[in-house]
Amino acid sequence: MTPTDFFKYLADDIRLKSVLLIAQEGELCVCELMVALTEPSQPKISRHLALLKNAGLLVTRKHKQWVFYTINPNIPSWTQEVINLTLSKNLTFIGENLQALENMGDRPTRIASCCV
Amino acid sequence: MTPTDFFKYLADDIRLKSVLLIAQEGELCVCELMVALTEPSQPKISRHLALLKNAGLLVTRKHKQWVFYTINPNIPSWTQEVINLTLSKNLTFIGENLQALENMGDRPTRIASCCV
DNA sequence: ATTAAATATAATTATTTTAATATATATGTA
DNA sequence: TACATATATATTAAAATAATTATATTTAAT
Repeated sequence: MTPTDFFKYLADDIRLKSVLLIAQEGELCVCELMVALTEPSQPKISRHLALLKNAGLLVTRKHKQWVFYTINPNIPSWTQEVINLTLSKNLTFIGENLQALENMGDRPTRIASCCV
Repeated sequence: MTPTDFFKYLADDIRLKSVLLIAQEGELCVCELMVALTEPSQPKISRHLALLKNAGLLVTRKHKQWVFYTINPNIPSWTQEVINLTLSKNLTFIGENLQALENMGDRPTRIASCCV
């Protein structure tokens, strides 16, 4: 992945906010991102997440009926640094999204993947 | 400028390499970028630079027949940090471009803007 | 006249979205 | 258990939209 490619992946509201929200929250499923981003189109979010997963930026784990997305711990350190920097210096950018997530009812139960 | 917009500006080879080369070299003119990027189309480069200038990421100074582009010193610090980080961790990404620039003959004379 | 750079427009190419459909897991009920 | 239903996510192809490039022209300075 070239630096240009990396920035292309971040150059979209849904993708960038998904990455920042996942970085902030640790892991999120598609249904949580739908609420956080107030985006009623599920395929739209799934498609963008698939792009990020194919790029190697995100990884998934399955638990019950949900698919949880995480930042791939093996991405180049400079890309991780760019994500962390962007997150820490732009918390207002995802402020409303984090709020919507907190207000969400019926969030999926999270059980550590090791103990299911 | 939102974080998404910022990444959009970097999400193109010509724009990203121009920004990194300018950050590395201090200032560069269009004709130098044409050589560094081995891009024979001058309008193509000018158009991308105009985008970055309109976005406030670059500023220009005129000297003789040349227009020199610089990173705008007033961009948000986190964007400056992303640029510096990307540059320092991806020197090979612009290695050939820096080489082409060094090999360039007839580079424009640079006189400090203060003393012309 | 020459060199450097900018602009305008049309054509091309790439990306994103929509809408329909598919798959997989989970739940409910006879 | 078997079967239908509900929930969560993924995939696909067509349509819509946006971004990029090529070409011609223009401006400015030397």
